[in-house]
Formats: sequence, structure tokens, C-alpha cells
Amino acid sequence: MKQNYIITSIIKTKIGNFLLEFEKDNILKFLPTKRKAFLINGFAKNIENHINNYFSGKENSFSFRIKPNGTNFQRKVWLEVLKIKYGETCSYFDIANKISTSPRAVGNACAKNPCLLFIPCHRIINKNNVLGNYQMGINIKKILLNLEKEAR
DNA sequence: GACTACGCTATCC
DNA sequence: GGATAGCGTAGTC
Repeated sequence: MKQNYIITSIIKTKIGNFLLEFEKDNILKFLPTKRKAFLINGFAKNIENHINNYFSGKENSFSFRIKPNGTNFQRKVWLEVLKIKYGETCSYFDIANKISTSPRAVGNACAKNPCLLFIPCHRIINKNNVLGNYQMGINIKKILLNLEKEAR
């Protein structure tokens, strides 16, 4: 049986270190971590370059393949989130309408997003233009949205 | 059954 | 008009 190995790297970014987990060229996880940075191979290095370009406003979309682990419902939400363009925002309510569910459930799924930045859940805000919440805290959410707004 | 990264409504100042 | 509280909601653990 053919086996794909899951590889882990820790990537250094402007807003802190991220744990990157990938299998071949599919990103499985991209989450904040306190561990020290280390790069294991060229693919991780490549991702680090793209992430840093993103943070300096030079890059506004990622072309990596992602393979997030989650329930059918979560994947449905994440797929919808992927459609939100750079510099734009969408409300939990809008996403809920598109896939016929409730905003509460959308927030629930976003909180379990394993690929931060690649699945741009920071672009989802409350209906009344309040930021809502974020895995890394609303400050980071604010930074990301401002970055995208200014770089556009 | 408890817990949400929400949204609406009622009810206070 | 604002702040706050309560409740409905749908999905997850």
C-alpha cells in the first residue's frame, strides 16, 4: 500500500509562529504555535515565502492545495469562506443563507478552521459590522483586515 | 445536555 | 437612541 507521510514544520511570520502540517503538496493544518521555528524541506520554505509576501502586501491569494480535516458541514462552510475575495468581508448571516443554515452554526465551524489564512475566516464579521471573534483574538483579525484593505 | 467566532427583539435608561 | 438581556437557532462534543 502506498503511504503518504505527514510532515510538520514551524513557520515564522509577522504575527507569530505557525505550525504547518502537510502531506505531499496538500496543507492539512496551519495553526498558531509557541514552538521555535524550523523548516523541514523546500515545500515548507516555499509556503513561508508566500506567507511573508502576503504579510508585506505583495501577494493576495494562495494557490496551495488544502486538505482540512473536518465534518461534512464544516467543509461546506470552509468552501464558502474560500470564495470571499482578498480585501472583502462577508457576514456569518450571508454565509448561513448560502448554505441554508444558521449564523451560529457558521461561527461554530469557523472556530474549528484548521488552516488559518488559507481559509480566510478572518474575513467573516457580524452582520452589524462588528468584528466578532477569531481564533487568534480580535486584534489579529483587525490586523489582517487592515493589511488587506491597505494593500488592495 | 451544554457549549458556541450569531441575530433578533424587548426593555431598560 | 444606546446598552443590555433573553431567547431562537443549528451544529458539535
